[in-house]
Parts: sequence; C-alpha cells; structure tokens
Amino acid sequence: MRAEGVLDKRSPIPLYFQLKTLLLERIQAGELKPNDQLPPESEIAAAYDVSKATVRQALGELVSAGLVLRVQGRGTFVAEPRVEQGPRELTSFTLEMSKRGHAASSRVLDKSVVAADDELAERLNVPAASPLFRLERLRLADGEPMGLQTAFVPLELVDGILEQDFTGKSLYGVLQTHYGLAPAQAIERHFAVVVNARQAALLGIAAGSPALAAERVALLPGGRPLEFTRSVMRGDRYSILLELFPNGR
Amino acid sequence: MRAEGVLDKRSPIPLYFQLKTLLLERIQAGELKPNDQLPPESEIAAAYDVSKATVRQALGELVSAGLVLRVQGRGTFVAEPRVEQGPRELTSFTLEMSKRGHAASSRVLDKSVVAADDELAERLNVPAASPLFRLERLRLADGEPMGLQTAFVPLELVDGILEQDFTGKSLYGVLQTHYGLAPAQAIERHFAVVVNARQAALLGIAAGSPALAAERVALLPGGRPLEFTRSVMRGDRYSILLELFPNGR
DNA sequence: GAGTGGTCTAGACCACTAC
DNA sequence: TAGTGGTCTAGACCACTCG
Repeated sequence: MRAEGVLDKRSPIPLYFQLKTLLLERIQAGELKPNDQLPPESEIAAAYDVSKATVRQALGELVSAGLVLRVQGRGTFVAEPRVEQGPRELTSFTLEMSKRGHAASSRVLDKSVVAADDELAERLNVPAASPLFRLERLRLADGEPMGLQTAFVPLELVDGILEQDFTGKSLYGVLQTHYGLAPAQAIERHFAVVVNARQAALLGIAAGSPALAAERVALLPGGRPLEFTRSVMRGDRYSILLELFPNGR
Repeated sequence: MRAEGVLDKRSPIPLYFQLKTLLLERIQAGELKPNDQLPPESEIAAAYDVSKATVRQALGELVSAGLVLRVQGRGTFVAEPRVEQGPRELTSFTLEMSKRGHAASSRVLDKSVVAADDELAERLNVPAASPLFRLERLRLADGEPMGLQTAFVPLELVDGILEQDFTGKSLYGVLQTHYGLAPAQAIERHFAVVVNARQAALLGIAAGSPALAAERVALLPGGRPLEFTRSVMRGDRYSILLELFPNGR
C-alpha cells in the first residue's frame, strides 16, 4: 500500500487517529468504494511505518462507526452505507421534517400559563400547582396536518415567553436563543392510540383512526426537566425508524 | 485487587472476554455500585496475570456498552445505570420480556413454507416466489396475549427448520444454535394501526383497538437479510421507550 | 510528584478462510 | 498451504489529574 498521506509522528494527534482520518477521507471521497477490500493490516502497518496494534486501533474505530467490516480470515472491507445513522437524534419536528424534505409549519392553537396538575408536576419535577407555560400546536408538513403537540415548560425558566411568536419558530429555537436553554437528553415513550373527535377534526382524519402518541421529557445538562411534551401523530403518515444492534452496540 | 474469579488461560474463550464477563457480573450483581472506582488497569492486570493491553480491551468493551466510564488521570468508574437500554438493542421478545420481569411464552399459530410475494422478496432480497419459512406466533407475557408476530426466513438459509419445535424456544435461539446464524443489525419501523377482527380475537381485545405495528428486517454480518418480521402489539400494554441525544450523542 | 489512563512498539502464536 | 484477522505479551513513554 502506497502511503497516500503521511503520518506525522511528532504531532500531538495520536497516530491511530491520523490513520483513521486518512482512511475515512478516502472512503468518504469515494476513492474506496463499498465492498472494496482494504490492504492487510500488516501491509498498512508497513506502509505507514506503525505497529499492527496501531492499525488495529484505527480500523477498530472505523468498524465501530460502521464504515468498515472485518471478516476473520478474509480481510477488511468498506461497508455498504448504512440506512440510518446510529442512535436517534434529539431534534425538533421542524428539523426532522426538513431533513426528510418536507416543509414544516405549525399553527398555534393555545399559548397560555396553567397550573401544574399532579402528573405534570411529577414529570417536570416542580411543586404541584406551579405555573407552567403551555403551548399547543398543530404541526403540518407541506401544509397537511401531521399531528398535535402540547408542550409544557416551567414558567420560572422562561419568564416572559408568552410574548413570543411561535408561528415560524420552533420551541427549541426560542428556548435556545432567548433563554440559553438547550436539552442535553430526552426520554420519549411512544405508544398507539385512536384519536378522539377533536383530534380527528384538527388532523382531518376520521375519529377512531390510529395514531402514534408520544410523551417526551427533555432534560437540561444538570438533569433538571426543561420540557414535557405530549404529541399525537397521524398513524397513516408518521412512523419511527430504528436501527438496532445486538447487545447495545 | 483480589482475583474473585480466575481466568482460564487454556480456554478457547479469549482472556479479555472472560475478564469482561467477570467485571460485568460484578457490576450487575451490585457488587460494584455506580460511581465506584475500579482498580487501576495495572492492578487488574497483575491480579489476573494478564497484560495491560488485555485489561484495556476488556474495559474498552464495557465502555462501549456504557457500563463503565474512563477518565484520564483519575481512573475508571462504574457508570450510572442508563435510563433504559430501550429498543435500541436487538433482542428477542423472550429476552425483552424476561428482562422486564415477565414470563414470556408463545403459541405457534402457523409453521409453513410459503412463496415470497413481491414485498417479501424485496425485503429479504431474494427472487420472487422463493420459498420462505413462515412462523406466526401469538406472544404472551405472564400468560396474557401481548401481540402477534409473523416471521419470514429464506428457506435456503434454514434447511429442515420445519422440524423444529418453537413452543419453548425463540426463533433467534434456533437460528443461532442450529444454523449458526445471528443478526448483526436490524432495521425496524414502528407505526400505529387498529386491529382487525382476527387480531382482536387472538389478542382478547376489541376490534378497532389501537396497536403498535412493526416491520423489522434483521441482517447478517455481511448485510444479507436473515429475517423479516411483521408484528402487532397491543396498544394498551406495549410501548417503546427511547433515549435521545442532541446531534446523535 | 505520584498515580492514573492513553498511546505505541515489536514481536508471538492462534483461528479462520480460501485455494 | 498461504494469507488473513484475532489475541496476547512485556515492556516503554506520554498526558492528564490531584494533593
């Protein structure tokens, strides 16, 4: 193997990392195509003048990233591109839709301050009857109703938020830009329901139609709940795609 | 560090794997609690009489699994339990239920060979009309119906599988032990449906009740489809829990 | 400065795949 | 049988954290 790039042994960047980056670039540039066989580890080691262990560490990270496939006794191969990237991302409806090529919009149905009932207080870890900002929106993709979302945020975190206009903006965007609040993690539960008359009317489907419901708690970096959202998405237009691996990797 | 268990150097099981398993068991048994510091790598290496590289490989896999946390200059620590491993893990219904503390069982409704229709042929990447093994089961938790699953496997991969008894066994178990086939990845789509009369009767719920449907393709290490499964799980008893992170972690 | 994990070497032998 | 990746050793030195 000709050493296309050369590793800098005096660099503070680890050799395995430099090597991994080089290989990554060659794969992403299409120079190494899916199912192409890489040179043997021993050959790579010789070409770049590093030990086999270093080559293995670089390749190991590419394997973890799903870009490369090792087959004992045969060799190392460039993997077929994956259907979807690993763990599910925490994004907004707006972002998610635009990534799928749809124009996302929303209609604000309610913007108010309510007192936390017992369930909301528990979910958001605030005292019962605490004031919460409530935002209910009809979410649309390409102008067609996709689902209903109702978000609750402890009012003390977002003083004055009632003045905000949410027509063109995402809730996460406003939390970020006006209050410097961004979730570090979210826990989301999905389950199946049938829509009631009000939901059916708003979504333009028949009452009793199936829908995917979700409850989500988004947490701040310290672990404090930032937001609790209930949503009901049309069963005929919305689905969840998951990529699974054995043993959590 | 006292060597609680001892590694068998003559075993065909790699030393790093034995060591990883030992540590895993001590964590899962609660002997090592969250935030406990593990002994230094050098000490573990000495205690079990292996090299530091072997210890690092064992610990590295525990880090990947999220069970352990390495902090440079400080040490290695037992991680806080994750909120949920969620369905990001590829497991069988049997395993999943037993992990949640339920007794899983199943009733085989159909075991046959069918010809692939166009959709099945595409999903399993086999020629149209190829013979497929078809297994339809009613899945129960603690004796109560939870859902229906129909799996399809290309017959050429599992010659003679019709003779197998699936009453007490998982499909994945049989594929593994009798054919040496284990999925490396799966892609699963979930959506909401309402059950039809047959499904309702089998599940013991009213027709028109909501249910969580899923379609899953499990892939072999090389990327060849091993299995396609359609399932319908009771909406009142089944939900999906997801842990989300910004920007894919 | 002492102790930790992070990187790296130069070898060795084994297990598996292909011909 | 030859070639591949898989495991393992016994060292070495570095980078980082903490008292």
